[in-house]
Amino acid sequence: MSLELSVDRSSPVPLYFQLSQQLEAAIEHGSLTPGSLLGNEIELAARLGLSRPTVRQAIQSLVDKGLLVRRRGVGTQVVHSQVKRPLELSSLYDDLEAAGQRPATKVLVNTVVPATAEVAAALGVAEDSDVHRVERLRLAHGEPMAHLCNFIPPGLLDLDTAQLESTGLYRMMRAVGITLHSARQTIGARGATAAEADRLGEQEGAPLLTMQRVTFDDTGRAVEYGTHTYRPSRYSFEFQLLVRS
Amino acid sequence: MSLELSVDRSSPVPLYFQLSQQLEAAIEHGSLTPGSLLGNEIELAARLGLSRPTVRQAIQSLVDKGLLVRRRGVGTQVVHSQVKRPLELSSLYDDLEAAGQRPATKVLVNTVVPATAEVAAALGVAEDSDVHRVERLRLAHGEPMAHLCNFIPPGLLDLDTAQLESTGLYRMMRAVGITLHSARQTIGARGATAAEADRLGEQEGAPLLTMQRVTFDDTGRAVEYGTHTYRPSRYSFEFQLLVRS
DNA sequence: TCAATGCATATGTCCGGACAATCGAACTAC
DNA sequence: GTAGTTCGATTGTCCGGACATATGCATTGA
Repeated sequence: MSLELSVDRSSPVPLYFQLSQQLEAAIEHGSLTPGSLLGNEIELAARLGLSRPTVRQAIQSLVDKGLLVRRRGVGTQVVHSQVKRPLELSSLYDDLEAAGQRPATKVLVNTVVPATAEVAAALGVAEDSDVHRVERLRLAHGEPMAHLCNFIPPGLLDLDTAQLESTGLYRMMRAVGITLHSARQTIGARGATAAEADRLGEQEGAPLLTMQRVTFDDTGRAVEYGTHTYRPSRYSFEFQLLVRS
Repeated sequence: MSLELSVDRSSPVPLYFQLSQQLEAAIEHGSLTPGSLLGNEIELAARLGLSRPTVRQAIQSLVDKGLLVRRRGVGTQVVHSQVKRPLELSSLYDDLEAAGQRPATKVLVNTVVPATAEVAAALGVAEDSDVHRVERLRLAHGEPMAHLCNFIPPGLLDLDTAQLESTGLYRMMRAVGITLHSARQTIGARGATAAEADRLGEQEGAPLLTMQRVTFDDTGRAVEYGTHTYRPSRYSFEFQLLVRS
């Protein structure tokens, strides 16, 4: 029952992180069954040769992830819900790939245009200033799934069409050192226009799922504004929320 | 420029929380302008008569909220993006009320039914066992906005119809000591059936925004399963995401 | 002129301890 | 038997210090 935990003090990986990873793995693997107590922090710290703050930091990170619940006077329990993964700033490309769908991308437009008022406001640039405009069709199993229209401020990225077709936009950003920080999203629905229906292989007026997103990097700079439409029969937004306590 | 910070050691409110609230207020209020450095932790601790871990805990909580960014060797900066509020486990009722829309609720169904396979799986109860079924129509300005169909395990809540019409389901749960913890959501879209169109004042086949949600309390117990449909012309999901680092 | 080095600065990690607040259960008194 | 009380267990908060590590800038060298 006492699962084997150990830390490597010679590793550059922080001790609290080593511990939290092992605990997370144990929960994932089932060694730590839902509802079971984790044992008190003091004793756990002693067993591992760590200080209590370090152990607390490890446990806290899992509490923040929603895997554990602490209760004063009781102990720390493994939450027994089917927590998959909390909502992250997800990329459609990564989502599809994780689902084993082998996503393909077709670049429809890759050009530079003057920013409309809407785009300028979203990206925080001057109206009519140059921005990149990229329009892509995302396919899975050869079927169109989504139409992605993105605007990117100039100078951030080398928007190579070949690269856009072989990977996702977020990956390209991360590859050039942009660290994504937050995004503001709006999800809605509406009927397809004739042009949209044609692109996605639906009929005019068919329900479409729409998503608009402005993404910011860690300096607070807007790095992307996107207007996406999804075929609801092929895609829906699925995620786990945690209550902020 | 040196904003006035102070802590009350006689207060039962934790010191780190007092500090984080004051910092958050200063950011909100504009005393701490976006991009500005926060000053080093050591000096801040000395100025307030606190220890560095306490100050760090306060700062960390704001970093987790996405208001601050720490950079080793540089300092802690106020993020200058229009962070409104990170995605929370939101209640439609609260959302509408916050938007000043004076929500109204009409209870269509409030009964006990045997759980279908779908409901039983979502709530983790036995198939055909009794569950509450509540169907409501949510209106704003007298116009229907959404149709809410919820299933609740028995014994959790006194589902008084009058109370359901005057407040939201989540508030009723919190009022009886249920602490919401997480939820699994799916957002999609589809065309309205004839019955749905009639209820919401739309036409058959009109695009509808759909949301399904299972909500868990802090013991991991499912406390609610809901299938909602929204009129996309009246409502869309809008939220802020943070990247988990 | 430009690149490499060194240094000050700030956060990141970790320690060991102290006391308070809360929960649950056993115990006691009525 | 039931209600109230006490007590042990456990997490919550806070302290003061130590060293590691990444960053930016000034200095130095080719």
